[in-house]
Amino acid sequence: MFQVHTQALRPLTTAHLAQTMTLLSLTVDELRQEIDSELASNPALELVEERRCPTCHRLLADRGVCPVCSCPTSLESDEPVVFVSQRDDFFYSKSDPDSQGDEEDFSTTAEDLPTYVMRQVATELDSEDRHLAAFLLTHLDDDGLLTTTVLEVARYHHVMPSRVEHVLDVIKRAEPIGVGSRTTQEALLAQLDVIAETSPVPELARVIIEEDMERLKKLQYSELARRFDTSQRKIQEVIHFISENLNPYPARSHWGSVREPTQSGVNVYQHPDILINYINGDPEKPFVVEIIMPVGGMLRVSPMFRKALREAGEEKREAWKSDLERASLLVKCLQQRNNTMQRLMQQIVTIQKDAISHGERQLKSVTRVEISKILEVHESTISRAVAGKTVQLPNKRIVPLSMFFDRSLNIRTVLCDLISKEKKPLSDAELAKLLEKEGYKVARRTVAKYRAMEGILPAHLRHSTVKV
DNA sequence: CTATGGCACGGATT
DNA sequence: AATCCGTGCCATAG
Repeated sequence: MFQVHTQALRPLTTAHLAQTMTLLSLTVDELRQEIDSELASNPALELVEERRCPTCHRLLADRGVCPVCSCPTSLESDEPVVFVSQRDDFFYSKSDPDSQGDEEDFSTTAEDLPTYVMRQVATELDSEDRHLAAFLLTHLDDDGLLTTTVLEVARYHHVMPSRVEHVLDVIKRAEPIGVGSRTTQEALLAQLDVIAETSPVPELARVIIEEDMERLKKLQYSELARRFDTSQRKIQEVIHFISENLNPYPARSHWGSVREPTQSGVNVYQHPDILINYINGDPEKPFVVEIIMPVGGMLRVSPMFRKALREAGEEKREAWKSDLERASLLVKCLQQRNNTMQRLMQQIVTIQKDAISHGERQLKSVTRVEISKILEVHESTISRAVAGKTVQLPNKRIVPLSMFFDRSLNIRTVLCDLISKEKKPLSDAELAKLLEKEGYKVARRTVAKYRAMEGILPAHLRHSTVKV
């Protein structure tokens, strides 16, 4: 368990320091790769059984309380809850940028998932089946999994269960592939089927998913290798394939990814590193902040390995010892990372709570340096922690973590607002004045730059009739 | 003369 | 140490 201590863990060696910094700057996706490869290659590191909340599947803390759903007694505090969550979505997959059709719809107008899917399947179904589809689609959870059963739907609508099955099959083949599956296993199989139609898939992939989800989830390479009578190497390949191409929670490849326009203009899809929600979804309650650890269990140095090392012969001792040190270093550094992230988020949530619940307009202007002072860490630590990370807000939008430090984004939104509401074209200087009234101090010159960034023409070329 | 875009400097970020 | 971003100053277009 990545227990977080209030006191920062002290880096002991330079190696420790270096690795801590590296891990800190990794995103979930990268982190998972890192842990994966270490887990596969280092026998001293192990992933052990963990307890989860039966309803939300989040990892339970030591005391056995779930900070999110099932334990209202632990939620009395007014303070935001910030914790590290080890979700078993180890196979967080990157969604394929090519498969996303119209890009505009995604970031701007958030069409909801049921509508999005419905539009795709409507043509394939007759009117009565469309009814069923609509009903099914309203019974999806955030992850795109079905929350009801086929039988129930069939009974409710007085139709044959096989008919519901049929509709469900159509839905599962729609984007995001696998929506409407009842289990993560089903979702994976649906995706596998669709992929198999166009490109080759490892034969073992299907078998493993069908036969041993349990071990798959836990990344038990060696056990899987034994059971399916093959090499660990092979298993690793298959699991890599699965994690790259499949996604147990279909809706997340859709909603759980973000287009991050990079400097080069290339859009990168990413999973959120951090989730922010209200406790029980109630906006009156404080936030629950989850820092995602992309493994479904607790990483630790294997006690068995330790024991084996003590009894090991001379010749193996050296090699094993280095394994053990690597493993222990990784675990320590992960703790450090989580600790830093947790404290950082605590601050961000406290400072930016208005912005998080009421929109970006309310963003406070904070610099990384200020936070670093509060947390008593070096400013570059904060930079690393923030770099490249993304956050999912309560309204399901996904934004870069750096947004909370961006001095210009909020001003830019206001600027666009002002211009779109303007009666007659306003000059840059006038806009600057208006912005100042709103509480944003900006130079006239800067207004011009923002305008250019947003692709808005200069005042004299702008007529109230035409826009953008 | 006013409104803008270009270039370069300095502080903040990485 | 290298880079990005907001600003100030200045030349240019209307």
